[in-house]
Amino acid sequence: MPRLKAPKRLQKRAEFLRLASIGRKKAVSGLVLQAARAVAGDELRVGYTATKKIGNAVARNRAKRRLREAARLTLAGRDLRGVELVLIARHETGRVKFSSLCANLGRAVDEVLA
RNA sequence: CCAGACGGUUGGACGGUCGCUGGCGGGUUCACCCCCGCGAGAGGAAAGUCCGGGCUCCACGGAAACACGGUGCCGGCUAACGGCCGGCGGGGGCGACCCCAGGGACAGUGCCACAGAAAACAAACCGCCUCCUGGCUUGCCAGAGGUAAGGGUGAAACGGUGCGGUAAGAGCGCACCGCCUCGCCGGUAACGGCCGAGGGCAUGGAAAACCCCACCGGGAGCAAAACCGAAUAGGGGCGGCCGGCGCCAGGGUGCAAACUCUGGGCGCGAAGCGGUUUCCGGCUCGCCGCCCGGGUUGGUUGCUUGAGGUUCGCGGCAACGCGCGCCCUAGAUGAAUGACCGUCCAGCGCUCACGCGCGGACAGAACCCGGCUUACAGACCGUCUGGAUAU
RNA sequence: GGACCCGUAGCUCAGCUGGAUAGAGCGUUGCCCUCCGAAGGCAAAGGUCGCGCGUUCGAAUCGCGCCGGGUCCG
Repeated sequence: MPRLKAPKRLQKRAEFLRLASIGRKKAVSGLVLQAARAVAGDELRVGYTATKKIGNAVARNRAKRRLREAARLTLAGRDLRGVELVLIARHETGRVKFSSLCANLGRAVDEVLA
């Protein structure tokens, strides 16, 4: 397995709100993707969100971990400098097969940034 | 072997690849960043936030009373508790064992629907009775009384059974049982015993109605709090009241004495101080009212070694305590503890079987402890009870 | 992390304090009225009082423990 570092994180509430208002949006099975150009910097930065609708704390944490791992394995091979992404967990995020989660993420990223 | 009771342990195992968080060491660097290596990284409930503490701030420390809230058989354990242990009393079970907010109802107030005569000071509806009076149809009516055995109502009706007794009855008397008071004995106590004495019996329920008694309790909470950075910054304005007394300091007028100004300092006084009041001590400070305006993005500390865990020994029925030795066991902050693969172990389904497929219970630390409560697929161990079988 | 509030008919709420009938409005259904409908009138159905345990003769109401929903605090 190739060595892939995890991408930088979005951590400020204001950054999440900016992506929610101006970002391009795509919903696939397992996640919802929001994307926009960063205001500054040329690094790829990714944020993860799981609301209380997903379930209890165990289910929310599990969904965010799978999204993070899928992003690490899927996004490394693409040219995504200066892009900010937000991945929102859905009900099925913790249950779908990990390979299809990765495939759906890659499809959504290609479609949104096309 | 079957059924059951109680207590405890555990909460999938091993390996590989790639990641995340923080620690240590090394490389590089002015310092970060970055790279390499090493070892660490969720729970018995981390949960609910129902109690008790530590810690921090409110500068609140002590005493009393009141108010409010909580606890409530007895003894012990504990830092403390509404927790735990051991007893007592009551209830359930054949039993092992389980359950109980379990102080006080002659301190007081209120309540007990409907039914019933009557629901708590007692009283008498249907009845029963006639030593009394009157009437007559000679066994009934009326009056006057006696009575509470029987009927009926109710969740509950002012001791129970039997004998005597009586007009009928009644603890009216007696025996047994129950109850109350006093004394004695056992026990630290709750309580128990029984003997002894006395009382013929007055004392219904409910305090998870108010209440009384005893004991306990200041409030807020790590989003506490401190520091760094940023910001003019923690202030500014107006009005009213007092601007009191003494001393000191500074300024003004004056040759001087003296007068005057300054919320400048000290003491007295006055005011304020966490539910209220009073007292003691202490602390703060011109008092009161109105108005204006600003800010907390961030970083560090708090932050993990503590009423800590554990082997052995001793004391104790136990909870627990003491002593010696050993161990260090998460510190994140849009918040790490993961993803995938392989082998095995439980489990479920199909199958005669081999085997195949599915697939890990409840659930995620957030300052830290002690408890309680709630959720939980299962697996294992120990003690005991009832029954069956065999010897 | 902390502080608090509310669960009663399909919906919105009374009743709880102080225990003994579970009610009101809207809605639903049926009938009347009308040529038909609306409005109106009459009637009916519909509630494990969020769940469990307890106190009591008796619990929507009182006590305790849970479950669900919601609000506030930088």
